[in-house]
Amino acid sequence: MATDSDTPLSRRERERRTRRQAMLRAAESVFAEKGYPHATLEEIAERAEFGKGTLYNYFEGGKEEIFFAVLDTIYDELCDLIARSVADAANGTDPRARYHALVVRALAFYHDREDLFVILIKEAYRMCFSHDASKVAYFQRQQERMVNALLPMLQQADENGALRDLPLEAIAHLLIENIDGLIVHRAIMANHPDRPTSCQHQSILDDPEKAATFLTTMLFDGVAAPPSA
Amino acid sequence: MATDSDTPLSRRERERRTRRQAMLRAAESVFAEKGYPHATLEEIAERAEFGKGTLYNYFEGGKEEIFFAVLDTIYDELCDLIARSVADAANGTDPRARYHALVVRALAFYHDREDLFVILIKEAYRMCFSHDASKVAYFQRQQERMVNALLPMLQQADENGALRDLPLEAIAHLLIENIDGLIVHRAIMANHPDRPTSCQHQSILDDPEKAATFLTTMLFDGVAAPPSA
DNA sequence: TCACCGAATGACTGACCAGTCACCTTCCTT
DNA sequence: AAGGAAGGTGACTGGTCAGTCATTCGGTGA
Repeated sequence: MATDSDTPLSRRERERRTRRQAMLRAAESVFAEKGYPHATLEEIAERAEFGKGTLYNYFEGGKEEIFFAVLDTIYDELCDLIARSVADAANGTDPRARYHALVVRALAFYHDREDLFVILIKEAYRMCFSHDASKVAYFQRQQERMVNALLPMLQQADENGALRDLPLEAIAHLLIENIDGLIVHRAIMANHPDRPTSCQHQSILDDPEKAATFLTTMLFDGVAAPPSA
Repeated sequence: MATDSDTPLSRRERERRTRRQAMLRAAESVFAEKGYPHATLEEIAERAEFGKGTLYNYFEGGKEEIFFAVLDTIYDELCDLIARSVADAANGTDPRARYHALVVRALAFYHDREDLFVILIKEAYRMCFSHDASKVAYFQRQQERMVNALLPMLQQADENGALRDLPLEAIAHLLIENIDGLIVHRAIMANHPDRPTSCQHQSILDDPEKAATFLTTMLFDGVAAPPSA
């Protein structure tokens, strides 16, 4: 990570990384389309414009190593997204504004790079119920990273007395999970716009701003009617 | 459905149904353990104590038809669970109490029949991003059934002015999704109890009553601190 | 008792694919 | 320019598994 620019890389090494990146991008699109089990190395190689054997020069561990390398980039981007939204001074210290910004960015990210999210949603839940302990541990570690990226904001809010007295990790999990949930919900509805749905519901799904406001209100203030109104 | 007891079934027919049920039960356990892609008909047949060919006498569509038949039973049970919790007079008309009861029942159901939930979680999300429109539609239909099972309670609460003015379908989705989320969260933590976690957080996860109370508070009253306290 | 038929069976087929490796190409060094 | 190293390649292998079908089994009615 930190060694990226320590020493100027040789052309060899630069080319090697470029090729590796190309392979990862190809893998990304194939995994997203087919899901892990139906993705074939043949197709990944073809899209990356390499022979299948070449993949093994870059990823000794074969299909699985490629897959986890793709997952790593996804989680890196997500953690970065969370950290940036939370740290953005424009949102002040109001946890609602910060969460709202996070949701909007997450939806934009989904819009730009649908592939990545789809891989996560298709594979992550499967992995966390896998019987292979190392896979479960990987997933757990990545979840923890995301929660930790969100925690500073919650801690600050908590110190300001803005939060109910509940475990912060649990709140962080809930806030993150619900973003996934929202994206899934939007995706399902987008695929089949012909179902009967109230206009209000539809507009919440269509407009990222409204969706973010909806989720922020739901989670921070609850679905119960406010006492005064 | 309604014809189950219209005419007394012949012994032939009764036996046929019993065998079909046995096959579905076997399939359930194999799908839960291996996930759809790694489950083999060989193993399903073996656990059901039939030959592989026999499966095709009961499910012409092969593996996929068996899988959807299993999914059907899962969704039937879940809808039933929701409807029963919501209708239970013991919970009065307070939506919090009703939702709390639903969460407790869902956790108990998960405890009893972990297999079924695991199949759902492993496969349903994958399906809803599948490129096969009929699969997406199936998933959407089942989600809709669950939402509809929950809606009466929300409508009643809404008429009593107990709910914020938000689309009821969206609220229903949120309430249901968060039960899944809670179960996943518990499952992850249960697998690896050696991670650093606050005691408070741990006890929420371990005790179904506390977990249900936590989720009910979070979703109905929000994570923000109440104004007076 | 026998002939019949619906049901059960599992060896077999064809398709698929991860991973290997012997060969080829490209480019650097001397 | 020759020699060699580094890297690329895709035909091939071994294994897996869904789905088929010719055969066998067992219960039933004559």
